[in-house]
Amino acid sequence: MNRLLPNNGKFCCPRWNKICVILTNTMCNTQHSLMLKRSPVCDGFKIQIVRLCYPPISYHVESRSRTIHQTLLVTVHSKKFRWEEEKKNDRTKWNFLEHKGPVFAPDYEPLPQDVKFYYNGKEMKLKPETEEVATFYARMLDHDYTTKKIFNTNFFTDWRDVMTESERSKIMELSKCNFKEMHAYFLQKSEERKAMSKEEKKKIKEQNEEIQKEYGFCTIDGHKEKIGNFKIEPPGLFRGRGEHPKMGKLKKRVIPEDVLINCSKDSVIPKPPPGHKWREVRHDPNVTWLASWTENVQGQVKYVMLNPSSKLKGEKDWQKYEIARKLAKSIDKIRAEYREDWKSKEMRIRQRAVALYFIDKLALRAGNEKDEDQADTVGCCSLRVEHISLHEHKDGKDFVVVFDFLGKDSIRYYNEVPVEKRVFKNVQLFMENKSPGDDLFDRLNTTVMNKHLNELMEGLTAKVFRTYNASWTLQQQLEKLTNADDTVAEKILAYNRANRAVAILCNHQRAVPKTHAKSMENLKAKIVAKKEAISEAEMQVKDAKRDAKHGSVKEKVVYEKKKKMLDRLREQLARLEVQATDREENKEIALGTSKLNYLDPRISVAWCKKYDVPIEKIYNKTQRDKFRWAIDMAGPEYIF
DNA sequence: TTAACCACTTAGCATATAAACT
DNA sequence: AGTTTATATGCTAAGTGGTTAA
Repeated sequence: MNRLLPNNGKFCCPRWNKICVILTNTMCNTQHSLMLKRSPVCDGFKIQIVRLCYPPISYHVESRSRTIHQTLLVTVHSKKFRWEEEKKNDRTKWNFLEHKGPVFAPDYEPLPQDVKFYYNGKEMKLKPETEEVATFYARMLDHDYTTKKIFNTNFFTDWRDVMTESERSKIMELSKCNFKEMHAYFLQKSEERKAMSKEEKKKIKEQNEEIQKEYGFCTIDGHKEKIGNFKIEPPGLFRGRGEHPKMGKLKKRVIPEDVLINCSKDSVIPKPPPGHKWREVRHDPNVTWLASWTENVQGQVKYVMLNPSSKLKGEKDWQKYEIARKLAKSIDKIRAEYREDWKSKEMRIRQRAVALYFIDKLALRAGNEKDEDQADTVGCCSLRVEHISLHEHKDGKDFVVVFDFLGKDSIRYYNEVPVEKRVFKNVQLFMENKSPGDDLFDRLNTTVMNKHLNELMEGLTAKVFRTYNASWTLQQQLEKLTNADDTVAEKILAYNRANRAVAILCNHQRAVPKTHAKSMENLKAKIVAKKEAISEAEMQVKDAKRDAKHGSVKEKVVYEKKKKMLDRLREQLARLEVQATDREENKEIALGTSKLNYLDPRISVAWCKKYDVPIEKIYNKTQRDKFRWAIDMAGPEYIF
């Protein structure tokens, strides 16, 4: 027992139901000899060795002794896991945190002499700071942004701010500025980058890996873990989404004097770049960020945080899905309750109940209030009268509410929803005597809603409904669409369809890919070619059949062969056609967001196991890293 | 009681890389 | 082998929801 040395004597849990132990090679160093050991115990728990991780999967623990260590994954046989006991009522996120600080954007490299800027047709040399900001604009010359008035005005105002007195006195109008040479220069640069030889590309890749190795990891409670965004955002022009009033404003260069560092007191404090100082070094174990700075455009704090594969993030993700599962258990009660509230005498309660119905039925976002200086978008609680219209009858359906508004990221939400009569009448009532710009739910906001939800169930907030609905839908669809005797390819198609149903529910859209039309054309051409091949093959089969009828054995074999060929062609055609419809249906739907943020991975993993689909077909490497907690633990019992 | 602040999750787009095709 | 197309990854904006300060 005491010969197992978990993390130099200390207990450590890299994944919350797995325990990492270190075994010295003085005991054994092969899996075989491990298997010969009696069932080991670790800190009072009976443990079983699941598999040898050699090299370790995603972390390693350093040791001061000279003995070689192996890292093992083990499962605890006790029902109560150690980490649960440790976590109770504890706000601390870590006990030890050490890292190298963030990586700053490279310094500005002035343009070559022959790349010129012209104002009003005349060449003009800009001082480096002015030139740098000009290049930000020049890079975007063929982007839609530069056709927008707000973008141009904001850019020009901020640009003039960085100019010297004399530059400012000359450059008075953006329309007289000619950035074309700069633009062409950057295009050429990117072409050059693309045309680089293999060796050059490899060299650059290696350099990046060096940086990643040095700055991309931290040590948190004995484990080396990946950092999500260790590079500080470079300066540029702010690209807000939708009609953002601040689009085009200059996002300034961040320097160490802007940056807060968060780490352990007893860790090696990261060194600021030569000649600089950090704004502050603090040691706050109640937060998970490693560094932060305040961005100048919106005044928001930006953070350097851990990668989703980290224990800290994984645990949080797991908790999220656990709450969604809890909601699944009490959803009937909650639904009954809000239906009852539709009849309430209090307007406040009715509004709350109708809004909750929308959140539940349509998976709408909560809808916090927003400031004036942001794009005008809404969620459920912030819906305005102008965003919905009521139809007693529409397209053969009764009591239809039509939603038409811009949601997060200014993505349009349009949905014609038949609702229950009582809901319809309530909405009618909420709209009475209001102007289009008035709030639909004037007695409601997200705080009120979430307070109520928390009373219904501990940990319940509006966003949990989205998670619950998404995961629940995935499971329903998977059950409906999967056949056990389908091929793996067909099963994956079923999975993607289920995924798509969720993406539609959550309104996860994307711009139609630029190459969509062309790739569609190519696919159609392939289908036509395949059809021609089929008719050709049909003819041949016919001939062969005739020959085979009275022919020799050899001719019969030929006939069989031709028949098989035809079948194969038909299969290929079917596959192409499926691919075509799939691509067409998918062109403006983004599957990634729901897969990454809304679908309980344990459902997917259980489905893979049940239908014998390799996990790699569903999740790529990044996703497998993120969902490792689920891949390790999931079994059929994790169906929702 | 409200607004500001803070920390963290969720989001789509751009670009890099890998895979498929010719 | 080079080119095109698909997928993965990086980036950072924009949400949610809790806490704190006025």
